[in-house]
Order: sequence, then structure tokens, then C-alpha cells
Amino acid sequence: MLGPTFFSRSAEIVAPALLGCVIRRKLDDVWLGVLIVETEAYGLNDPASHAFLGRTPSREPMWMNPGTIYMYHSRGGASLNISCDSGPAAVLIKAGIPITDDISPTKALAVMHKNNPSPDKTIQRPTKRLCSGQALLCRALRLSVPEWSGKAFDRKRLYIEARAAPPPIIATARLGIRSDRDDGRQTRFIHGTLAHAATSDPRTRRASTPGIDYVELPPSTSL
DNA sequence: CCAAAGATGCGCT
DNA sequence: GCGCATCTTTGGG
Repeated sequence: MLGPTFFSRSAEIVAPALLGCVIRRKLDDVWLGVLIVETEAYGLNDPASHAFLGRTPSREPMWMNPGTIYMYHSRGGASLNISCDSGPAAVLIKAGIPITDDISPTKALAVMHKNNPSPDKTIQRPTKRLCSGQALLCRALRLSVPEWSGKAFDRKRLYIEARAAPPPIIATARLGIRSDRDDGRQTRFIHGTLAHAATSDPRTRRASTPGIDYVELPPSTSL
């Protein structure tokens, strides 16, 4: 289980290091498993960070011990973040892909589909789209702001497992930030071989130039 | 009231 | 597959 040591580094280091790690969430005695494929870093002196808007009770987790869960609502959905550094800083878990293995049984997929049904109830979401957004992921894992914000991870109910091997990584600009609050840093990170489950892949976009709009990084064992 | 680290459907290439 | 309009829910000014 990842703990304070892992999260005590800067958000810009922690965010890419989370790609490929697995979130485990126990619901009704079933362990759900989601592999992280997309994250964003909200670091120190960052005008896009919620910390920049001021210290309030709901944002307090950004100042708490590294590894503290920070959740908030935006535009109808909840978002999962984790405090980093000595604060105020956090990483946002932006997308993941459901997995099954020794810990998470096939049944876990059915639970996630039930938690996060398609708007058109006559069909099911594709499994790879079940967690392809920060609010979708929270819905599929049934993570709510009042239950989890300000709390620590808990080996019995919710934790993040270290990854087996470091993946290739794409670094690019963050999404959904008002231009007057974005200083242009490329601190959105996408799993290089599982980008099809991310919110979007800058490599397949029309107007995007390699080396300018995004950077591809080889697997780094130092992360 | 209203902006906010979004999601979706629809029309288009 | 993209760009845009429209719907979303909640904490905070």
C-alpha cells in the first residue's frame, strides 16, 4: 500500500509515479480494482490549484499529511485527489481502467457497471470507459466527498497498490482550467500504452505537435 | 446565486 | 473522432 513516504514528494513527481498503480476499493465484500492511466499535478505556487483560492475547511486536506484524500465537487461530479509534499499540493486521479486479477474478481466489473450505469440504460458502457474521467471513476468506485475527503487510505476499505513496472508516460497540458489561471505547465500525465482509457490522447489530436504540445517519456525506474 | 480540476449528445468532418 | 451547447451538484462569496 502506498503511504506517506510515497506522497511526501512533489506533486509533479508523484503524479507520473501513480500511473500503472492499482486502486483497490472494497464494496459489499468485493474488491474492485482500477489501474490508474491518467493523473494531474497541482503543485506549489500553482495558480490552477484549489490551494491558490484560499485555505477553507473543504480544501484543508491539501494542507494535511501527505497521502490524505482530498475530494471536492465540480460540475455535478466528485473528484479523487491525494495530498502531496508538505502541502498545499495534490494529485488528481483523472482516469483509470477496470481490472480483474487474484484480488479483484470478475464480479467486480458488474459492481462497477451498476455503480456507474450508462445514461442510456438499455446499453452498458464499454468497460474501458467505466472510469475514463475523474467523476466517472468516483462513481464507479462509489467514492463520495463526505465519506472520504480528509481521510487517510485504509488497507481494509480503500488503498493504492504499488505498480509492477514503470510504463512509458505522456506529459501534456492539464484540462478544464480557465486560461487566466493556467500558467501552461505540462503536468497532466497519461499511461503511454493504456491511453485509450484516458479522457483524451494528445498524440491522436489534429492540432498537436510532438515535443511542443506533449512529450513522450520512456519508462523511468527512478520514479 | 454562481462558478467550478465534467460529462454527454448532437452535428459535423 | 472533434467542437460546441446544454445539463449537471455543491461549497463558497
